Amino acid sequence: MDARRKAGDAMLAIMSAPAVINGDVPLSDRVPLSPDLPRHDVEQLCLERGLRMTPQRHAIVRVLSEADDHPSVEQVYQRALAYNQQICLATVYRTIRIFEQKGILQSRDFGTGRARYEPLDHEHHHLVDVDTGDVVEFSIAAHEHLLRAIAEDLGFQVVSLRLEIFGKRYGFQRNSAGEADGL
Amino acid sequence: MDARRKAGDAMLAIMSAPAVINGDVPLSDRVPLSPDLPRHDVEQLCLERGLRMTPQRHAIVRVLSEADDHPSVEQVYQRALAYNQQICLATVYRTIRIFEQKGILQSRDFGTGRARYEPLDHEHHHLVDVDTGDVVEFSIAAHEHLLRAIAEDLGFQVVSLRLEIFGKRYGFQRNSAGEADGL
DNA sequence: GTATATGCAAACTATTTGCTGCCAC
DNA sequence: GTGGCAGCAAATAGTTTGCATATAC
Repeated sequence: MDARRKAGDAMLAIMSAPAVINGDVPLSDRVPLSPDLPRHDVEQLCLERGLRMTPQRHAIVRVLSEADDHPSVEQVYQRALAYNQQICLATVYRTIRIFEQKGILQSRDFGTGRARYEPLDHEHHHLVDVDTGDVVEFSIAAHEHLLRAIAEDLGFQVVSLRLEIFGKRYGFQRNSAGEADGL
Repeated sequence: MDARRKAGDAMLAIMSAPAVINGDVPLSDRVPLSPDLPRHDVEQLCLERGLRMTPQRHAIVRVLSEADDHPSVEQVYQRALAYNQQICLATVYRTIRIFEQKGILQSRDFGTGRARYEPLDHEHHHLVDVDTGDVVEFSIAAHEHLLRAIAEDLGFQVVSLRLEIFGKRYGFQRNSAGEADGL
């Protein structure tokens, strides 16, 4: 999640493969996002926000901490099962919803119909390859300041940002079997 | 949809109330978005893209053209009924999906669990009030050039952009009945 | 001890699909 | 004429909820 490199002159930081941002939580339950949110790990955040750490939540937190993709609820469930058999899908849904409300997680919709999640411990955006579904994370510091300024102008305090670019790789084509063929 | 004004020094153009962007279409079916997309009206776009103009589609197109909010599928259906009783929800779903694939519409997820739609005839972004669900449209020309440059750097042609700011109005509070109280 | 969490199964909501007949081009 | 489009109803996918029990603090 943290392998960065420069690309072009846009202060661009590439971060990881496939990602999600703030989703379908009752909007006003969301916790405002501090521009300088400290980098607690997920479990510590849970404790700070008064959540009970059950074995199920340990498993879910571990899955989320270890994930460098952006798992769907179903994927979180499947992975959590490896750490704890005593867990059911409803619990994963409930837990994830609570995590979102507490500002621990963000959900994202990448156009697949399924919500996907990632820890809310750093702010970044997504470039989605429309042909393969691959997601590249990036961040642009200057850009975020601009957006905060815009919100301020309009009388709003920023709670969260969501920026996605959907694009086609130059030179991409599908082969006869419909599989992705890079250039 | 076109009442613009300046706000601050951010080259900001405020456009309308409540809005959605590119949604759950099989990603690779989306048509690349030209930076200089001409302002055809929706029906003309349909014809250009080889779609048959049935009475049902006339009704749907009319609803979409007239809407200055960002209706859900259900809302499009209800409004279209006023123009044509011979229409069913499945048709609205099918039509909207085709419109998305043809690059005529974009879908947006504002965190309510329901997709919402708007014509894709101008590019703009959304500031969502997390307390009330209100949506303000805005656009930032400089910003879009920046994002296109980023995508180019990474070897991608931009198909569509999605930018949402979720924010809280300064001074907003709920009254005892849970209704919104402006400052 | 008690408020919170959990499992299970049923309920819900939004969306998609199979099929048969129709109509825009 | 014919391929795309429509209606209808049934199916599906993802997510939520009621309720009785268990457990973290």
